[in-house]
Amino acid sequence: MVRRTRLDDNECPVARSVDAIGDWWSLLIVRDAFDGSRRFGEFQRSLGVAKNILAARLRALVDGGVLASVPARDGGAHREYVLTEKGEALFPVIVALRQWGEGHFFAPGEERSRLVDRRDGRPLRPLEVRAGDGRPVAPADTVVRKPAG
Amino acid sequence: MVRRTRLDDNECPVARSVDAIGDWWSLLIVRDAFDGSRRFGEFQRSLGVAKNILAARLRALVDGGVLASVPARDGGAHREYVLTEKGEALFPVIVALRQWGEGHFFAPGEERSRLVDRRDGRPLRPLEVRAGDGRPVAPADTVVRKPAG
DNA sequence: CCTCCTTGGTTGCAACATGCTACCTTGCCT
DNA sequence: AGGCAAGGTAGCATGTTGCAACCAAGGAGG
Repeated sequence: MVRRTRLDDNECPVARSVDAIGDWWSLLIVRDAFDGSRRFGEFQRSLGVAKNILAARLRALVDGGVLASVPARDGGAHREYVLTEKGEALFPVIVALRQWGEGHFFAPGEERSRLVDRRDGRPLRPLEVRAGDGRPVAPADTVVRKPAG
Repeated sequence: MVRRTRLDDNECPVARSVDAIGDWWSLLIVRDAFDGSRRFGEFQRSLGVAKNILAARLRALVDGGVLASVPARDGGAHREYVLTEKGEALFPVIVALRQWGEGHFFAPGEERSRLVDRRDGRPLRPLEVRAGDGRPVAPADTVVRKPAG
């Protein structure tokens, strides 16, 4: 994505989110961060991405406040990358993408990684979009109100 | 995203979703589709994307089963693009991105488009990730189980 | 019937970003 | 000091993006 102009000052929160994340690699980096990856090498092995691309993405994510670069826990010289609060707030995005993928891109019984509750080991409940009063809403039950302009 | 090899046959549903959507434009196309856009020109005006890119993305989304190309409702000669069931299932993804953007990229009171319940005009409830038994779970409460390999 | 305008694209080309490989730097181990 | 691994940076080929120009099918107007 090159054309930031139209997205940056867009009034749509979806566009700003998309612009802030940057590209798909970044989202997979965030996914790995949720899965416990912290180090450059871990991300690189997991993603198979070129090192310069990974370095650029990590830098962008740190600049954007999604990741923070902290000293290594083990006292080593390297930096580690951990999710900030803002980055942790992407959890529903990752879960939503994961559930969509699970539902539409895997044959029944096909092997896949699973995100489960640590406590009981069971899969998570599908995300539900709800109105302010808790009623479940479908896409058709919602409407986008554009600002005054 | 060029390297499909590592993503296509990846066991991670997030990666497959990301790969299926294709790029950020595609996601904004889907967002506009949820907002009621159906025609080529509507998407183009809303996104400001080059026509060849839009044409390519629409084709890819149709090929991927996210959109369907149907005859115009008004009897016109052109085609219209509507979400399939699979495309509608992206609703939580869009809502999650929107809520993340709302929470982190807008000054309080800054003008923005809002997704509201059609019935009462109020904003939606923030998405909550829940365990199988309904308990809310934070990222740290979950763990990814990789397949046997 | 002929022309103009709108809609919905496709094609060519220049510029940019991606990805691969090789190289550099720093700290650790011996 | 020498070797090794981690964590990057630099150069270059290639693919994708984006712009602009062009094409084609209707519909409106005369």
